[in-house]
Amino acid sequence: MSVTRERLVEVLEEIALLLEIQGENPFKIRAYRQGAEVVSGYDGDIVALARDNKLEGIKGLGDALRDKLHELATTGELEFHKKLRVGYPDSFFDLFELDGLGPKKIAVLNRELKVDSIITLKAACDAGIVAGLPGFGAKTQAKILESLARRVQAAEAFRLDIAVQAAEGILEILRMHPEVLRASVAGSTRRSKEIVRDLDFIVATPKPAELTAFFATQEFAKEVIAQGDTKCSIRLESGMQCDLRAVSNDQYPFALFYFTGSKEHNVAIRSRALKKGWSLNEYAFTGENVPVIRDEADIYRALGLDFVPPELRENRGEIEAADEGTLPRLLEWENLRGTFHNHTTESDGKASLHAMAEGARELGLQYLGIADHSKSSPQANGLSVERLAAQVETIAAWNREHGGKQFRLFAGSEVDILKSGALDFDDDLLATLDFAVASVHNALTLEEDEMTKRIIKAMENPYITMLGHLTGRLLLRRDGYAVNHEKIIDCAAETRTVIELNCNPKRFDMDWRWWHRARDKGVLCSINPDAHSVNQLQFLRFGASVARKGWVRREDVVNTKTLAEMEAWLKLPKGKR
DNA sequence: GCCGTTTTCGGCCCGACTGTTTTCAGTCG
Repeated sequence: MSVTRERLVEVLEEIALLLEIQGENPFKIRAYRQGAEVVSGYDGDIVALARDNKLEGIKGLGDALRDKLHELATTGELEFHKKLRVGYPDSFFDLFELDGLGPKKIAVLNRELKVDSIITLKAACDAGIVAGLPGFGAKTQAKILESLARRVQAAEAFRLDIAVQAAEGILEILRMHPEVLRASVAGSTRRSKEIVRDLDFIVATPKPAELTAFFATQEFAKEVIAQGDTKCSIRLESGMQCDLRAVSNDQYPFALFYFTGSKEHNVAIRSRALKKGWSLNEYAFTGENVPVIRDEADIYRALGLDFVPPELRENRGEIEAADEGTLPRLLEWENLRGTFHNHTTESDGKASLHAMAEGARELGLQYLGIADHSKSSPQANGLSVERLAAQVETIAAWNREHGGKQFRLFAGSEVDILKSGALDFDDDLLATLDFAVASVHNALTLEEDEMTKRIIKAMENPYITMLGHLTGRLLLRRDGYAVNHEKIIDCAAETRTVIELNCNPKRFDMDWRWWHRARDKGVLCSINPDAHSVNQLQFLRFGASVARKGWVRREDVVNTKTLAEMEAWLKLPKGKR
């Protein structure tokens, strides 16, 4: 049984926590934590590299971490970690997820009261003995109890679409306040992360205390967590925490930059400022001859950098590129001219073919690809050979009646990739379609190697235009199936098979972390909403943001082609695309 | 423990808020 990337990350993070408990040098702790980040975000087969002792040159992994990762990847264990863990059960690590509890307090609880799990902590609080500990009091104990209760009822992570929806409503309210000059959402929502933990708002105002008070008393603020003169934290009905920072108009660009993050991006930018002799915090540059700053772009300019779009701020090479002037011109959502992979009532969609077509046209698209499920997905009312043939006719008739140079429907199918890698329809039928999306919907538990071969076999078919939701993940609900991304990307490049960026916010699949690599290999992307209703066509907007996060440019995305270009492109043999 | 176009040693981000304190430690972002 080989070690997974997740396990490597978990071990490094546990080491960081255990060292923290022991009061180790905070920078050593940070090194382990950053090592975990690097392993988690590395776009390549980090497990194989660790196994083969080829981690040399990866920033953030020094001699010590390289050796430890090698030991872990080859033996499945790490002596250093095992020794640290003696006396701490798995349940101990749950304690770190509680609000208001950090390593210092957990260390005290563990040392004084033998607390080593949520259950023993709850018992200690109920018995009232936590309040008597040094550094603890009645309020701390009550807060721990609240936090324990909340952990039970509310998930603390939210999908991007939920976050954006909440943020837009609140932003509108903030902008209507007469003392607000500028306002923006910051944080991971602004960076279009697929999962968001809280919302951050920045407002520029001459009266910050008035704004934090205003924020705390809004109807959406179901609970006020903290309120001061410049900062206010509240919780929404949904359980989502929202932080407001109220700053002066001069401070605004710095606050917006700082709270947009990511933390790693900020640290790197800050050290760049230090090299210029300036210190950078959330309010200003300080030092000799500091430049005048009016907006975020001025901050980057002052440091000799091109403006870095928020989506790219993950410290994955964007600062180097901004320095060299080689940041890509990213896709804009307005560049999308049409889309593929959409369902109708013929399979499991909620809207008719006609309604979907009109919805797409109203959205300003020039074409819409219909791809209902195939016959091996009876749970989704998959189409039989006959029903698909009939649908192709219906689409042709629709185009004759309603289509033209401005808009048309493309006939396709979301063809199941069967367990063997064979497709659910034979080539003769697929050849009658304008396009075909191949997706896995069953036998999700195959070993990685077998799953990869299965998908590759489907991609080798000349009639498969694109690969649907590569991992089948459902964010916050189900992990994706095991599949080797490198091999799939290489195969897509060779066979000229497009890979879908499924922009249904439940999926965002293939993950943004892989697109830069795919793009560099010449793989084309199709941004598809997997829409099951007319409204869901609007997922395209999220698709564009997440594609940007993956460094994707207009020319990397097939559905930026105009209708005429797309018609010509689809007629080309796959190998010539 | 990591890193280096000021470095192989000496740095490594720091401010706001809360609660327990009486001047500050812990947590969070």
